[in-house]
Amino acid sequence: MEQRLAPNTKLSEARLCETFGVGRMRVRRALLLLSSQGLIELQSNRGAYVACPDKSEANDVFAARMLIEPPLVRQLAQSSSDIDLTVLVDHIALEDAARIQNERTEIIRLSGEFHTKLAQASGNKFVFRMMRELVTRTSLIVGLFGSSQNASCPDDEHNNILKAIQTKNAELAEQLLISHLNHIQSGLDMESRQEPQDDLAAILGMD
Amino acid sequence: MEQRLAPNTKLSEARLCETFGVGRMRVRRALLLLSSQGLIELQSNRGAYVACPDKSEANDVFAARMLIEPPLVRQLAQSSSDIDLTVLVDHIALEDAARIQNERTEIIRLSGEFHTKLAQASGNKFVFRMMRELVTRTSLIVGLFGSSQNASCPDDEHNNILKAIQTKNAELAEQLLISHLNHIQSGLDMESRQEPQDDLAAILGMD
DNA sequence: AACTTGACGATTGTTAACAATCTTTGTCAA
DNA sequence: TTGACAAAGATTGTTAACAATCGTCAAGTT
Repeated sequence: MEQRLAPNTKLSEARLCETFGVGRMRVRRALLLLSSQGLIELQSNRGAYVACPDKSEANDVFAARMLIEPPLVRQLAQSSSDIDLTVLVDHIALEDAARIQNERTEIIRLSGEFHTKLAQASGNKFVFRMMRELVTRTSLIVGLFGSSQNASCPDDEHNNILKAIQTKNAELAEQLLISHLNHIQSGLDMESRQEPQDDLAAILGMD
Repeated sequence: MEQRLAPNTKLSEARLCETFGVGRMRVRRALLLLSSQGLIELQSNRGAYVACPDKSEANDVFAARMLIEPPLVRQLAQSSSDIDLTVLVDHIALEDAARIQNERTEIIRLSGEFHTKLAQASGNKFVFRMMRELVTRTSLIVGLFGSSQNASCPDDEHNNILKAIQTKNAELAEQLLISHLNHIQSGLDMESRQEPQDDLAAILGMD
């Protein structure tokens, strides 16, 4: 979610065990769950590797988001009276703060999380879960194909979307979100690729 | 998926091990995956139970499907030229055959599978996965709240939807699907509840 | 008679040793 | 020098024994 583990990075069980101070069972359970979400790939007798989406999968993710997110935002704007949007307001404040302090991983994480919280605001558990999966997957893709500059969402677009929802302008909110997704996707360079990295350094920075 | 296991049915590890002739590891992996999809509930130190959705969750599932499936079908109808619909044609033939022979569990399974294959026809892996989860969840709900008669989708509606897609009538296809979902939902009796059952008989019928 | 407490049984959670598989390295020959 | 083959090492997959937790039943007390 923070793009600290590059695609194709190997996640060896022993390494994870000692890194997190945990038995193999816990690690294997975690790996199984991650693989069920498509975030890692479990190769038989070969180990776990961070998923490496190709061009086609990247397109599928954005196509799926284009299918779900616009109707979601539209619906959110139409029924925003009985919905608590303070979470989103606070979240944008966090995004701004992280941008000012230039905390790269934090900015990336929060950028994705905005869309997740958008889904959460719908109050629908399943919509929330689906969006969370798509957003984490998007993080992987942006980390792979994104130019280093625009690894996050453009600055004010989140805020504009939220304002459109608050003023119940459903049509505008939907349009803003569509172009927002287009901006993210068009900022990708589908030819560039990143090479696998050693996991030790990245993970050890965690604790 | 076939509504043979009633909600709240306990799935004991030992029972599953001997039933399927498999070690505990396999069983626990399966249970973990099922719980990650929300099909069963893993209670700590207490075991696994078939999920028992309440009224609110049932509404959420249908709301989520209402959000995704109509745009999906619309899109499918608009771009059906380069899409292979023979799978769906064949599938409806299977449904009819099962209906004629009055194979209850088969009818239920195929009814749900139609919607899954609809998503699969989009060629989008993520849309497919999401719909599959929603459909299996719907099976649980119909098994819980559905009257025994309309446990499956109404007879010709699937066929009508497919025809609308084939003739590229996007608007009609979307409308047909919306009312189809409404028919399923309105056929539910939100007050009725089914009691947990013993799992032995149901599972042993499998092999 | 009803409630609390304790022990027993059953079930799940964990650990560690073992087996199987793959990768790497080294040796030998062409 | 390069290729193939074989053995050793490392890593994952599985099994089985052990530990911990929970529910139940019985006994005792209020």
